[in-house]
Amino acid sequence: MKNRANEIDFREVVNSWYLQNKRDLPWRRSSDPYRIWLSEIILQQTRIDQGLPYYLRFIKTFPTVFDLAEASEQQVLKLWQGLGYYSRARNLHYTAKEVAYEMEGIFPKSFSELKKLKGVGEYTASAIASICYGEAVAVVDGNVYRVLSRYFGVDTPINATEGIRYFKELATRVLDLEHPGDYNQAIMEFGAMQCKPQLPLCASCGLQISCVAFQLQRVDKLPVKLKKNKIKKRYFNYIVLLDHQHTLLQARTKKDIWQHLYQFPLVESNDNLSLDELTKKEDFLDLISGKSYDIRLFNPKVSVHKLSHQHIYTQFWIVELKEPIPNGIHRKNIREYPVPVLIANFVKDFGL
DNA sequence: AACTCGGGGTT
DNA sequence: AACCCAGAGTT
Repeated sequence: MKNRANEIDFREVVNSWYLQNKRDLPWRRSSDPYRIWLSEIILQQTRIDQGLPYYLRFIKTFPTVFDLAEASEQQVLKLWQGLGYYSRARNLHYTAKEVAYEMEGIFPKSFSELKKLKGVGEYTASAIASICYGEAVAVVDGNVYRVLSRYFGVDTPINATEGIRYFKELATRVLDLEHPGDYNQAIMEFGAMQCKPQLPLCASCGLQISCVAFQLQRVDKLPVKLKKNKIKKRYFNYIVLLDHQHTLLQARTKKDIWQHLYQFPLVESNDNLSLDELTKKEDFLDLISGKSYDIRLFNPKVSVHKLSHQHIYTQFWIVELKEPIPNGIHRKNIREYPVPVLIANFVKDFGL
């Protein structure tokens, strides 16, 4: 059973810590739901340092929800390139069009209506509703899980149904009903800067005395998270077709990573391939379809692109054709296409 | 309820 | 190498 006095103490310490330590971030200078929504989508599973330049570019390119709605999906994905979790960008664009064309550019004004928007879940709906409209709904993100689990000494796993429900209730209990928007940002900022995942600043923490995890020396054990699945290895052979001025890009359409981004024609295999093995593959032969070509391996040292759940071993094969590439694109236009970082790095290194 | 979706920062 | 990040959608 939790101590009511501790909960009040917790709230006040967090609020006063925030007044002293909060960063001056651009979306904190506004309560425009478009800007708050945009910032929250960009920051899903993304550190502020990584998302901030994207936010600035999006606001500059698309000052209003109408500007974003009128853009092409490819333009939105291109601006999103490098941020990852690309379905966020597609949902962002979808919702911009919905708000612009079906809601007259006005965002919904309650948690429950906001949550109906594509790409807006529990967390994001709570954030927008509390920050923009003062609705008393608690956010629960990775920071909140960490701060609450440590301070109240809760070892229920945060990524299973029971823990998700428990921490939502706890977060709601300690929410500052007078200033929910500022308080929500305060507890997240506190988690990001003070109660950090590793090497938290307990020595200078105003909550140290009443922090259960600190008193029990369990800070480094909380929060508890159930095991992650292991990393899958994949082997990609990208076929970089070249004629005088062109190359070939293809969209990724399968339900897989990088859906709707572009790449060179891909031959995926179960292991690294030699030149002989590659040139016997059906996918490769279909692509070449009897044309004469010169081929060389761009990176004899296989590059490894590491994603959260996949390690992708990649070889780039440069294939020069004497005749024009069917459906090829001008090399100079390659920058118009949204591509994974793996491809962008190659384009840069190769000098395409 | 478990899986999937990126890329980068911190130890 | 392991863990995490202002999570959401799908199966």
